[in-house]
Amino acid sequence: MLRNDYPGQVCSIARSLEVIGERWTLLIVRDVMNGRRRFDELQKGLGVARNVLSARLQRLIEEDILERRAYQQGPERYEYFLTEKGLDLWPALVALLHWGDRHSPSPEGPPMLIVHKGCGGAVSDRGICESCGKLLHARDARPVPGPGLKSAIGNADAVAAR
Amino acid sequence: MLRNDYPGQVCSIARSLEVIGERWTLLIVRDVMNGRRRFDELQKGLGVARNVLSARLQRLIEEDILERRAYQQGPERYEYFLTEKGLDLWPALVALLHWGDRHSPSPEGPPMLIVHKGCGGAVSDRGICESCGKLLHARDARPVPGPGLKSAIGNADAVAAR
DNA sequence: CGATGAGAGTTGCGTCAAGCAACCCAGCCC
DNA sequence: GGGCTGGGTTGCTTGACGCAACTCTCATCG
Repeated sequence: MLRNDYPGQVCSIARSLEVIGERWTLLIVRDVMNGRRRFDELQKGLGVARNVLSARLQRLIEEDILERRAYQQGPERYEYFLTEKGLDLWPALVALLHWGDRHSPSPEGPPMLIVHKGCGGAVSDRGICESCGKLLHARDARPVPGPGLKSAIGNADAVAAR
Repeated sequence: MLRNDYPGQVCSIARSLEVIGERWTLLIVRDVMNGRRRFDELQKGLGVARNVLSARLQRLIEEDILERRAYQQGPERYEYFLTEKGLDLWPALVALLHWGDRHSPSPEGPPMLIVHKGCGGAVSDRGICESCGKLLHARDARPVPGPGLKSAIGNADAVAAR
């Protein structure tokens, strides 16, 4: 996306997309949610241009979706973390993940699954545990590599399963 | 967004965003879901350039998210409808709507609310009716103008409440 | 009969963001 | 002192987006 104002739109969807609708932004959020925290790690994993990644991270910090913290002095090195606002994007990401899985399935099955940390059950498109029925939030779940990822092993750019 | 391939990404979120992550695309889907079906109606409502709208609609039809049907002969005139695949984007849109309402609230309150057609209850961020507890789908709900829209009345571009 | 208008686009041009590669800087490692 | 690592910044090129004008078909008005 280019300029991300949608003039004349009085709608929370439009306002949300102003922030997170830019190319790469939601993928950055997804990666940080999955435990990628450092610039180079994000850059290599996504294949995004470094200047674009830099711009997106700054925007996400301004919008209070990410936080930057130094993890060492000496040469200062930083890690990025999601704020509560960022973590709250989890239901939207889960919905998109399930939509992709349902309507453009990869032959091998979904490349990534989300499971409930508590009981290990699969998480539905609404972020509900299919095993125990609880309504989950970002911290209650974790991603696990699915059957579709196996076909990508050997592909160096594939998401490093973590 | 520009080119919407995310090379080397083996992830359903990335694949979803290849299709619906382009600028305007999700807003077009939202508008069609809310009953806007015609080219000019969409163009005026969104303020998007006509060539861009044309390109997006074609892409959405190729991807089987929208369907185009002639509603009159003579000069052929068309309407756009969501397919099942398109309707299945509803949970993601609801999640984004709620995220926007929670984290960048407009002072007047949310401009749009979603209610359960069956019982009139408010719909949660997970697409669940807060009144009767049912898990809803696109066809079970409808948008109603919220308190935040009143401040925009007189603004000709405001979403025509329908 | 000519003019006007609606609906649904297409064409052409200029601009500005994305992509790419190269560069920078500070510290540590050998 | 040459290279490596982490975290960026700079500069150039390309191509998507925004805007305005144009097209085409039929309907309606005076």
